[in-house]
Amino acid sequence: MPISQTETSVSDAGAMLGALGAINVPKSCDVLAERLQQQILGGTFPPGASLPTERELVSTTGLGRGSVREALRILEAQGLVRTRAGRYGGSVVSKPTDALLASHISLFAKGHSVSLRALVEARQALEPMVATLAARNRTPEDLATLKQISARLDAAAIDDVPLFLMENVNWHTALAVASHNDLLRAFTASISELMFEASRFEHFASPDVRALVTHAHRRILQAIESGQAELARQRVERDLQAYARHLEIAVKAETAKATAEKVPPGNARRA
Amino acid sequence: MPISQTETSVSDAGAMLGALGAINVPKSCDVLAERLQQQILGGTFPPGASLPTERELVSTTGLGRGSVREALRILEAQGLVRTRAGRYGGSVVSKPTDALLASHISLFAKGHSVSLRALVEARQALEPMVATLAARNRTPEDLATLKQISARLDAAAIDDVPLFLMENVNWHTALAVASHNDLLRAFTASISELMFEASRFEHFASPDVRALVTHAHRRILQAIESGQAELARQRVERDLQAYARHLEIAVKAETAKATAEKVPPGNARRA
DNA sequence: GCGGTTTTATGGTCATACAATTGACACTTG
DNA sequence: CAAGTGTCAATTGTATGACCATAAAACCGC
Repeated sequence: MPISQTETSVSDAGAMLGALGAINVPKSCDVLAERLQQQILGGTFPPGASLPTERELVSTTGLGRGSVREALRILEAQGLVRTRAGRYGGSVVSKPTDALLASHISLFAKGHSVSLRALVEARQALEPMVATLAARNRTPEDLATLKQISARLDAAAIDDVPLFLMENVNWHTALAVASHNDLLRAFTASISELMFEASRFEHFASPDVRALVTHAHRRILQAIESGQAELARQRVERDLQAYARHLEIAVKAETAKATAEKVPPGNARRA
Repeated sequence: MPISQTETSVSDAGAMLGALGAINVPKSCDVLAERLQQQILGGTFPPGASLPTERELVSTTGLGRGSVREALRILEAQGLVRTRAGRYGGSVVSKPTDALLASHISLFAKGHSVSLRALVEARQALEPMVATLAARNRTPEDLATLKQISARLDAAAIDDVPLFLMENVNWHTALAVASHNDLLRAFTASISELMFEASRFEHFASPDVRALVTHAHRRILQAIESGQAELARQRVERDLQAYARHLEIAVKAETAKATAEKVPPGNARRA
């Protein structure tokens, strides 16, 4: 650094700090939200406990009430607290629900335009394991619930397509519950929900598909009832493969119809 | 409306509704957040577009600025917008990131005290499918990335355990990227992260486990490079089963050590 | 006791003011 | 002219204060 002070001093300062990247100035509400989150996860505020009141947080943190409230909205969106008005109200710590996680997964999937194909693949990954675990870990209550839903599903399969689709979601969710793996349960339920939404508008659910589904469910349920984990897994796998094939055909038909509708009738260019 | 307008209209309204359950009074910020969410998902505000400014939202909705800001914090927590201060700042629509979804999954898992066992089960469900898809869908770039990480992993396996564990997460994430299924990618990356955190404090990573991991990864990578989906799946399955066994042993040893430490030394009651 | 009324602690909402941030653009300066 | 610098204006960030709405406790008349 011989000559030209300014240059060297500037470069020295740069060298001193090292490669410094974009420095992030967090918002006060984010800081508070994160601190509260850590305290909740760290056990300072166990589930069911009440956080300090908004005004207490204002006085203890030195922030304004607006910032405190924004922090609480963040925690609420994360499912860590539920807030109630009125005397003895406030923000009570809670565990994130399946529904909340499902909504975030749904937002992610919609935001990334996740294809129906990708959903099917995810389901093919998850459900065989779910069935295996369900065969192993199911309780009598799980089994009773599944049988109940199966009955409703069979009844709806005859003529009530919307109900059939809904009960189908319930069936898969109940199976996931029976697996007694919280994470797989939440994932599976989310994906079932997403597939339900995706196949609502299309009308994949022809009578033969409905028959196929009810039959497959019966056989899977048998395997789970008798605790045959490997058999349950295989049956789920085969069922999903069959379903995937049907879906592929239906999608192909649907897109063909859609393109046909775009062409004026009687002017089929690519018939 | 002959006599006493208010009374009759109120009672009529009550009778009209019949058996009404717990009526939910939504907060204004929730309403606004949901409306904006629907508009975003509906395409009114595509990713990259700017939402109206806070004060515009104030004037169009009739709400106060605090409520508008709380709504924006909710959308931010959902990953649907990013907000920047300053002129030409504002809230721009964005897609939820993998990291955000991972953080929500993490909160769910921690909130529900999901066991390491459940994590392993989820991984056993997801990764075989991930490997299958990676073998099918990988690009040359995916492959290059995987090889790069593999090299770093091998190097770190010799002596740098923390780095080894980190590169291991990177490897699994890169594999998930190569599957080209956004949902499976996000799920898998989240679970890898969670397992990393869980096994940070324990020191599951004895030299023989590290050797086992690097060897398994090499074989999996071979199968994926040559596009042998079924082989890749099988190798991942076997690898995970071996890993699960090692983990079980390590956990057993760890808990044994922990209980031993609780007992005064030389007073082994259950030796 | 019991039913209604009041009290009170709490969140919900709004209005205003000012501070901090940031990008565009004009302005210096070598 | 090029490179840096200052200024400005629009926008978010934050604080304060006030008041409303709500819900549970506390009270009171019977």
